[in-house]
Amino acid sequence: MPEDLNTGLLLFLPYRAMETRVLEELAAAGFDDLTPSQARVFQRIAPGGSRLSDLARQAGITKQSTGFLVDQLERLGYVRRVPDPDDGRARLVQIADRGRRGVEASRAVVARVEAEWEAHLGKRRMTQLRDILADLREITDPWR
Amino acid sequence: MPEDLNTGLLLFLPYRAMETRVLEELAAAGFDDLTPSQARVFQRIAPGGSRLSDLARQAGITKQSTGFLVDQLERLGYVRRVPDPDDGRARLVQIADRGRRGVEASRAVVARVEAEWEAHLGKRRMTQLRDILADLREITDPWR
DNA sequence: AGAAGATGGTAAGAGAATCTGACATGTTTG
DNA sequence: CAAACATGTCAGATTCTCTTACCATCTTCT
Repeated sequence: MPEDLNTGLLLFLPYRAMETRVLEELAAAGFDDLTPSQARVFQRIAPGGSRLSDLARQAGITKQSTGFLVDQLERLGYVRRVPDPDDGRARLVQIADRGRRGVEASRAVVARVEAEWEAHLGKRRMTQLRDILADLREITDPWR
Repeated sequence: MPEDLNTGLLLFLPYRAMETRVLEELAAAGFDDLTPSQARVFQRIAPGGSRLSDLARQAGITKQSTGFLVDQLERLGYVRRVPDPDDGRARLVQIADRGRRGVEASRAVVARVEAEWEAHLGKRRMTQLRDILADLREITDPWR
């Protein structure tokens, strides 16, 4: 079949492959209580912690849904909430101990998958891919 | 912030942007009864029709979930089900009239968004992006 | 041909994820 | 200060997805 897939779908396939691999290998490493939705929120927490609204915007879901998922992550020990020193209304969602270990484990999986992709594409094209995507981000990331 | 996003997230951002744009502009054009989940299944129907199981595999969800969404698409007039002449067990999900018009409308939106991307990236890098993604598909598409 | 297994699809019920609307509280701005 | 805005929560409904179980048909093997 002559390939004429739209670029959106073409982007989706490797994205989904990466997500699946990370979740699978994380589960095998003992982090088997994470759901895809929880992970999608979790992965966006900034080093010093993030506000709920920011996480919601980045994940593209409502604050309510985000709160629902953060509650679960908190109960599972992946994150904690602390008051935001700069804003009395806000709280910061920070990565807790179990979360920290999860981040390390997932970083390893991501590196492995990226290495596989690079082995298939070649170093040069893998770099091109990342460059182009980073550039595209400027007009497709509603967040930053 | 130094940009070190993992490639999965970098892929996700433009994918999501494309999906959002298509759904928004489709809604504005009168196709306001489509949900994202329905659209994700619908967009994978092959020209001559597809089997439910194939759609399920491609979308990465169960046959039951797919059936649930196809039921809705059928009720909304986007698809119809006909017996598969080659297999008495199977039925083909085919695009119906309203679906056909939706396909045309969405094709136009996709073309517009791709043009915007190309204007930002330049023709050369847009082509490179598509080439690389098509290549990456060989090891990340569980379907074909 | 007949049995065993694989494949296509549906049914029922439960759980997860998401949304809308309303609200309390704190912050920023005119 | 008052008005507008932002942060987060609560309550309730809806949508989406999964698991388990099942039936019908097709394919393969003996």
